[in-house]
Amino acid sequence: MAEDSSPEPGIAGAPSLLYLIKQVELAVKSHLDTLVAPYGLTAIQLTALSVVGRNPGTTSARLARNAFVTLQSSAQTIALLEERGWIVREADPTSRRQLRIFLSEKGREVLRELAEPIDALERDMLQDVPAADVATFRRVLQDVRHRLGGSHPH
Amino acid sequence: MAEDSSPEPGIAGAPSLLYLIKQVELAVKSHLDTLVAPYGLTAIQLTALSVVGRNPGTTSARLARNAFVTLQSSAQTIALLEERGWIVREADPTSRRQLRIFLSEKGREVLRELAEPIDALERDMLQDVPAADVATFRRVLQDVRHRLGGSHPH
DNA sequence: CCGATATCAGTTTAACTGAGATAA
DNA sequence: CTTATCTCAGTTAAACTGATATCG
Repeated sequence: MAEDSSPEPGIAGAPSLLYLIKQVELAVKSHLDTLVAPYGLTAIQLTALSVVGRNPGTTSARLARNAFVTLQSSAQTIALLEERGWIVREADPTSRRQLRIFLSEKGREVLRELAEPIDALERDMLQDVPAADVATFRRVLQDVRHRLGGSHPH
Repeated sequence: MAEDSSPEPGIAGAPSLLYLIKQVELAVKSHLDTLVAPYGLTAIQLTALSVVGRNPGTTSARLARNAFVTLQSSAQTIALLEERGWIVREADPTSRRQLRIFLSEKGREVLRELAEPIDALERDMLQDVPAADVATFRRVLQDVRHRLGGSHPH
């Protein structure tokens, strides 16, 4: 049962997986924020940038659904990234309703520079974890994401 | 390599585990927020409440380290929970410097009421995942938390 | 004097709701 | 007419920095 394994004496371990997931995400966010702070980015903004990098021409409505947030919240984050020159938007000629999002040269460059340190963080956190367990870990994460992926804020 | 398995057509899958972790945490947060909104709580506040529930008499400085945030940020969240009657604080007679944090009756009650729905969410998200894989998943999460647990904001 | 805790004040990010314009 | 996208305006939660007081 083991309410074990805390980084802080006096804070007992989590009984639930939900809590453990949150803890790991907090730790990852903390490390990522340290990595990207010199560039004037937050961990959330970095994540948005890398999603745009893998999905050039996406829209803020799509990003909103991807991140389980409202259209307005997503639009604001995107507007900030555009204002600071990390991304560019252009109207889709065939659908003037939508604004397609792309990385700017500055955005591509920061992703190139951060690729290695981010990989290193991922390697560090999985040091000593057998490859088979890493594979299982990844598979369960994907399963869970799909299973929880059905509901979104309006 | 499979940039696969997105909940949204056009948003390709994540190459990195860091991103997958973030995605799952976003999905969990979204579901938790829906569960706790009727009580006037956020997912973050619920997490803080349950940590206090498992660690009666903890302090906000300790909670800050546990959540990888600054003392001030933690103190503000705790102050809000106290203001709204979810927790109580009392000075430790042997160390007047520290304020010990406990659940209020209202706080205990909300945790009792939410225990079942939260369990159900966890069961739902792991439906169809073999028990052995769930065990591996938990173990890797704990390993990662320990490995990343060393650095905190000041 | 030093280190840890807590607090006060101010700022920023990033979420939310609600209302409205426009295009497919 | 309906629905999806985008925007504007206002609010809140929750993070941050910096300065300060105090206890041990």
